[in-house]
Amino acid sequence: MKADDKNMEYQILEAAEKLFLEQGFAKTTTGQIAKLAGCNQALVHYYYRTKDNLFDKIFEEKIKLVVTNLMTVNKSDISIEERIPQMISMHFDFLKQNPNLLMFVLNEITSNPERVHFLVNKLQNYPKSVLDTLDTDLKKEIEKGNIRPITSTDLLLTIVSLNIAPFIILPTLQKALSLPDTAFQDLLEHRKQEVIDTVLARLKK
Amino acid sequence: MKADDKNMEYQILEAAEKLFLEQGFAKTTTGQIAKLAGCNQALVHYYYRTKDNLFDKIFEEKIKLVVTNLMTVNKSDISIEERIPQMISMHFDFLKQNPNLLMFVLNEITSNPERVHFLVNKLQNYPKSVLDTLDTDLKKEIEKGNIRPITSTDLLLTIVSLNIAPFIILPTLQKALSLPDTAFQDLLEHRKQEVIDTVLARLKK
DNA sequence: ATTATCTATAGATCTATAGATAATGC
DNA sequence: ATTATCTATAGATCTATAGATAATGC
Repeated sequence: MKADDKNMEYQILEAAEKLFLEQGFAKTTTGQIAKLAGCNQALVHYYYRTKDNLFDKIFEEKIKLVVTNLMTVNKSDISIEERIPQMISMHFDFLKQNPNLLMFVLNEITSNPERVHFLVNKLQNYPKSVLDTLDTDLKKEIEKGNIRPITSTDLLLTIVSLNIAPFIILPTLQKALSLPDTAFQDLLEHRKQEVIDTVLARLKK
Repeated sequence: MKADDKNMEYQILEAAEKLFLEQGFAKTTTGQIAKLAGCNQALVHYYYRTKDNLFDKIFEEKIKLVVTNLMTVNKSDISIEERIPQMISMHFDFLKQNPNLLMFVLNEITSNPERVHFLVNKLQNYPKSVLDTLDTDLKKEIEKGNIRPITSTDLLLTIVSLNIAPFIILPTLQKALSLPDTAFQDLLEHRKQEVIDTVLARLKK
């Protein structure tokens, strides 16, 4: 056996996370999870009772991860002009380091909207204050005449739009065009700069 | 019985389309399809033999719809400056008129990458020539010094990014914040203009 | 003793087909 | 006769539990 099978309960959690992220809830069976974790299918239920239970644990953690990243990005006390490229860059890199995460969360939310309710709570603790900070700072700059008017909602939506789309579209294209991995990485880095450029251009007077 | 039950074969196709788009392939059962179509579960198999068969028919049609829209948008012979707002607007409206379509296609492709191969064929017939048109026209304008340099790939990716993201993100937010439908429609119209604005700003010298 | 792991299986679906019956077209 | 529709069911999964056995901690 491997060296890392110290804690089977944890192995199961990890296996489930991997499979859920790759295949989604519906397509993943407790049998697959057990196999990947290296134990019997019954053990999955021994530790987590139901498949839903196991899923919820993972899903909640991932949602927190996404929200936290989206928010901490914005707490810096540097000027808006410098802060925005930083926000974009951090958010972009986060998506890059967590490939399947985006589609996973989107899928499960759209196909299971009841989860949204529990999501609202998570979403309303962190963000309000941080969003207000961005909003205030933005209004100040607009009033000073340093940037072209835009609402904080539109700005955020533009940033998130430009950042997430490559990770949704490009994997498909990569497979379709059978790009090598390195070319794909280069493409992503280039794209990050283009996103920063586009957002800054929108703010320029 | 309703007046529209003339052709059960077609009713089944329609029911399947609705359910697949709403729930995806995995979560839709032939039983649900039959119920919605108003017939027995066996009849679904009588006409389409397998669930996969039925799905493929619908999926292929939808992919064609998406690709066709993306392309026809660009064949006009008006100047780039006027063409781009038109492209954005047409693409945006298309997404608006086909709500679940986007997530459906993305989901099924990511969770079933084998389908990508068959997709490549569809994607390579139409687009090459139309993409080249955009590319040439863009280069001309850049050389004339009318717009800030950008590749056609980046431009298209920016447009598609900004356009699709609202339809991916906003439905979740709408539910989360329980916005009324009219407010949601207004938000979308506002957003379309903001997308046009952002893309044009990126092209301005 | 208690906790971890396994084997076996009941019960719930779900797809797909076989075979019976009803409807339609010549 | 042929085509459309239904009833019934075999076979394949898959979840979750019950009950047996092995491992661990005092």
